[in-house]
Amino acid sequence: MALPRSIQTRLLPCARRSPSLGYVPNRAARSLASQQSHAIALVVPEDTTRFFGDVYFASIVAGINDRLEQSDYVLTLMVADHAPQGKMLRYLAGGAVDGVVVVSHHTFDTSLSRIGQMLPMVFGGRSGLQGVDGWVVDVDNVDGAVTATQRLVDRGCTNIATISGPLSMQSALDRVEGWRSTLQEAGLTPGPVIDGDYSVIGGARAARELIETYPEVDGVFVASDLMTSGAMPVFLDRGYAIPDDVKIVGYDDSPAAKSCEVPLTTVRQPSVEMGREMADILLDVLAGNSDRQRTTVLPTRLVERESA
Amino acid sequence: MALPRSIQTRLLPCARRSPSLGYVPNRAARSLASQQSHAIALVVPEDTTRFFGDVYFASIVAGINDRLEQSDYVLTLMVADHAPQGKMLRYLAGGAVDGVVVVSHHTFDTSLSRIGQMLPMVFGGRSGLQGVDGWVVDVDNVDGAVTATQRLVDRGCTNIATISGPLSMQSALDRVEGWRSTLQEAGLTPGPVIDGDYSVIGGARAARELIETYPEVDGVFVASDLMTSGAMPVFLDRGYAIPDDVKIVGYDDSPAAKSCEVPLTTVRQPSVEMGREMADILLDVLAGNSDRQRTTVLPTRLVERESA
DNA sequence: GTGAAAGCGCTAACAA
DNA sequence: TTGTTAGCGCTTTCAC
Repeated sequence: MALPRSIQTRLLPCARRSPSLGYVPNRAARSLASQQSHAIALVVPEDTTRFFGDVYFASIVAGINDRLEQSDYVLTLMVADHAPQGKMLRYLAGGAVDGVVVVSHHTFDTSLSRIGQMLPMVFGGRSGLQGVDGWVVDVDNVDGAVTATQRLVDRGCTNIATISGPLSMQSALDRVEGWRSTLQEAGLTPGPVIDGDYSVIGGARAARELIETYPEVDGVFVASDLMTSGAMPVFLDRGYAIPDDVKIVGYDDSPAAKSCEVPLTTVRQPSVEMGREMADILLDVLAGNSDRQRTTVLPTRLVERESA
Repeated sequence: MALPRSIQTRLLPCARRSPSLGYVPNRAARSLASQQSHAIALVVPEDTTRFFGDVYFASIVAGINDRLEQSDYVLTLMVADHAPQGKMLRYLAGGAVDGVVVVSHHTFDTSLSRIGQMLPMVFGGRSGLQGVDGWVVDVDNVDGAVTATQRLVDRGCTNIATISGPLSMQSALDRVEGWRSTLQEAGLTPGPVIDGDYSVIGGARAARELIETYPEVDGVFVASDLMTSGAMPVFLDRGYAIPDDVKIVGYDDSPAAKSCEVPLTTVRQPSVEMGREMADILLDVLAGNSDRQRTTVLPTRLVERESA
């Protein structure tokens, strides 16, 4: 019987040892034999426009890449329109990656729970997903919203509304909760909560609705800076001076915060650091230290500029 | 001899047939046996900031995803700081993907040439890479620049400069060439060429340098809209009225073009369509039709707004 | 140490 | 049609 196994395997063991000679091992074979792929996936259940439109994601990717550079894992980015579909789930479940980082998860999306049972999974932001014992890296959204809202209260606002993220996201719910509790604490009646979808367009739409339904508004907690980029021009157009007539506090401290018409007072969250931390946890877990702390909460802080 | 092969393989052929029951084939094994991975990579040799900052990439990804949705290939995004390094090259060369799409390639980067000899490769924009017979989807950058520059000439500008992309990119060189040839054709002396690095910051810096060295400028072809976002405020700050004192034509027709202080006259290039076309070619080649036309050139057209 | 061989879970070719 | 089996190119174990 002639050459039962690959010629390369049998005859060129020296070439295999010498990567300098240009030998590259076959990934599928290596992966099949060793049961690991040395790749991790970042899954973002958002459409491309949202993914590219929000610098939050850029920071997360930068942080993950930064940490991964010192490892021999590669990062594959998977942008899934809302819930990952069959093809992508099979990709993840089929062993193409050793672990998964999920950001921007919507509570109604349960498609990832099966994956979470097969692979280590780290969430950026609490997921509200049941039955998956993954890891979570988050900021204290409630606390951040309290800080933001307290600033408005301290500045003398009494008619305080909020433009929130989509209520299918835990972070959005938490920020609304922080806003509401601060107002109750202060003895103020909460104004409207309007969903601005964490987007520029949504922020503008929400601002318009807010002015229609609650013209006496004198303070707004806008739950992301991107929404502020949409909302602020609307207030200015309608003749509200900022911060004189209405005060605004944002969330993220993204580049948009500095380049607004009125520089934005906002809650800074350490996005790059979050990415780095998520990658760090995943790498650690993949190396066998599955006793990593389940939840990591990073601090936020108020960045004071002119809008409030 | 007991159970020589996988129990699953031998005993559960029915389960394997029934994906509805939750069976997911092992990707490494399938890939090893069939010699294909059913994945393609989009390689972007840029840092994360650039990748996320330029909507051009968002459009490309959207186009590719759009086309891939009707296939059973998945897209993995690889953002490589400038030249892809060892880890990523081994990933690509090791058979993790069946084909590669490259955008934003710099002429000095030869790291991909070996990959291009192993896998089908489609470039977004001419690469200037030797020895790789890949496919190219491009717009006619020279022609686009001619259109833009001709607009400035027609509007009566006589001191016409250009803010270019990095001259390590073929698209930047082509646009400079189109600009220069139009001016020569018109009997005008070309003004300075200043590299604005295809970025907002770079555009602002270039505008400052331009005003220093060539204050008589009355027309600028800015080779990307992103650079215009940086350049336009500088002109306005320095007291140049647009379009009265200086006329500006951009390139891309990105969202930035509409939201500039002065709505931007710009050369529209069909980025989403380019992504779709690149994916289409790659899929076609992977299906065995390697006789696809090597170069596809998509049309540009001038979008007239107020800046020129 | 160095070398042979088993087997990872599939696909594809072939036999029944 | 259906069932069997030889690889795919690695890693790992085990014998030398």
